[in-house]
Amino acid sequence: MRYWLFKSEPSTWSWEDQVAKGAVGEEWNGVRNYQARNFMRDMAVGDRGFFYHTQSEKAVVGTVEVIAKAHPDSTSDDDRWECVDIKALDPVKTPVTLEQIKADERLSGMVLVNNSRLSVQPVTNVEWRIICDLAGLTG
DNA sequence: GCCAACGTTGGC
DNA sequence: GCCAACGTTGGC
Repeated sequence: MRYWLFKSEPSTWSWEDQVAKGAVGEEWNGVRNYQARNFMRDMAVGDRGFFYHTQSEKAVVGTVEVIAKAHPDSTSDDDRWECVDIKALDPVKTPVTLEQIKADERLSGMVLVNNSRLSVQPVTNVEWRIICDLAGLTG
């Protein structure tokens, strides 16, 4: 199983919106960036990810599971764009902020820190473990 | 609200 | 195939 991170503007699609979708989940549509799309193509059903809020919050707020592999994005007529479906897994006990992540030298290699504009990104097993600990999750 | 960083587009 | 212009993202 691999780990990922999904960024979303809470004013557009929030963790609460994701939770409201329940086990049915929702497609992670709207991505129009090749790198992000390619990561979604690499995802397998059962992979897990962090759900990250941008804008004012800037924190990991929950975990999600990939429930459908990459398929055409229903919000685009252009068949270049694909997306996976994800469902909410667990809310964090404590949000892990970007500030915390930047301050933790163990996390200095994270894509979140080094390429702030990439909206779908891989997370290493070690990074997953550390952030789960900070978030109060068993992981 | 600003702006740096980055990705994409299109003219050549 | 290069690169200038432009648009977007997201932290501050």
